[in-house]
Amino acid sequence: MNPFLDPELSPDVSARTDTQPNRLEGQLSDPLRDPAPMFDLIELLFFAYRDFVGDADRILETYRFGRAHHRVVHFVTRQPGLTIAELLDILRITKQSLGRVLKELLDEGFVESRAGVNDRRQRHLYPTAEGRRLAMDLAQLQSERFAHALEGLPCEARGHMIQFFLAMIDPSDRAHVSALVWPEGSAQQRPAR
Amino acid sequence: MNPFLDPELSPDVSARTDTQPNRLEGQLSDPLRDPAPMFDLIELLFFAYRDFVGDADRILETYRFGRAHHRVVHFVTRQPGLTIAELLDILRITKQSLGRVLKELLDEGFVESRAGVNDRRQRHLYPTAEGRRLAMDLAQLQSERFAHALEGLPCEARGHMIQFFLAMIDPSDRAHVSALVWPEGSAQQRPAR
DNA sequence: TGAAATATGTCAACAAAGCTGTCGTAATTA
DNA sequence: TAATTACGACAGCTTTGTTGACATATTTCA
Repeated sequence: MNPFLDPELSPDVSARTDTQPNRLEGQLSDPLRDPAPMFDLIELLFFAYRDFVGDADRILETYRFGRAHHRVVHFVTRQPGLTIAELLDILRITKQSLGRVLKELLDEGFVESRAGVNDRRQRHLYPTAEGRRLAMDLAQLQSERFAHALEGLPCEARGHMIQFFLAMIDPSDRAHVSALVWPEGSAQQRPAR
Repeated sequence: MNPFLDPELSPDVSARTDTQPNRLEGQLSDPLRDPAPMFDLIELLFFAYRDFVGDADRILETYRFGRAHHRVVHFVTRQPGLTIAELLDILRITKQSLGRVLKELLDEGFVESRAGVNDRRQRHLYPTAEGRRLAMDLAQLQSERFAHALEGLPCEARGHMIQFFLAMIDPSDRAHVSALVWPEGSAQQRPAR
């Protein structure tokens, strides 16, 4: 129990100098084939993403909504008329999980559901005026954070970000995500190539 | 109930053409002071982060650990000897939440806790060999995703990413995060300026 | 036309990981 | 000596994910 009784592990109790996690000594590793992890990017992405979603969280709280509600109202606003199945495909959650938050958004008048005309089993989802306003407010807030972050960077950096994030996404999903982010006829700048 | 009975909301049921969420008509907005939200970055960051953590999730599953365990073993590996209070400050969760996952990591031999020598109330946390190996494996995996994503970009892009993520973090936390990411004496390249 | 497949909705139970509130104990500080 | 601090633990609650089972309406196919 007493950790002092175990001589096996690093004895430098006071050592906050041992702060760069050296590769396990005695464990050979070729630094060319197995380069040092990018701790900087890993940690910065963690903290950046936390503050990025934190922006939205504060507003959502006033509606008694959570992040799950945000995602739904966001994608419904971005793609008005999308079906339950399409939304499930985007969010990659079960219909039971979606059903819970969607019910609340429907009940509180942020989203509307209509039976399809072609296939009347389907439900097409639309934002209400209030739902669209909420989604846009949240997107605006998050965009401001992006804008501030881009300010100090050269103008080509934004394109680099887009390319970088796209390349971070699993290759099998890239086409799906691209189609969602840059819908047909969108005037938005797609990444070059 | 029947959505067709409500004539108030947009009637274009079949309209998947209405895919760019126009600003609410009749609601004036100055596009200079209130520019269009950066949907592209918002959504790409969402999907990129999902796949980024998804890498780790698959490995963690085999240990029956979750993301919370990952964070703890990561920061303990990065900063061996950090105290409970310091870890709580990094993670911004309650000690009860931390206590749960930390207990499991201690019980299963991924982290070690030792009373401080200066202040014996404190507990200093250290990774065991196994804990360090897990943390490094996970960091390696996530770094590979970063490396692939950076491949197609000019070499200055990596510095841009670092600057960008740092600027995304709340200003009040930037110093804390910087100190954590680039500890004293770290040879890592800090962002210029 | 009748059977099978599909799109959605719903109930119940469970898990991970947050949270609040409370209390106890040891160690330090004033 | 008294107050404060650092940590540990118990109890109960919330959000958001999960499985599994089953119902209902609609469409498709043989």
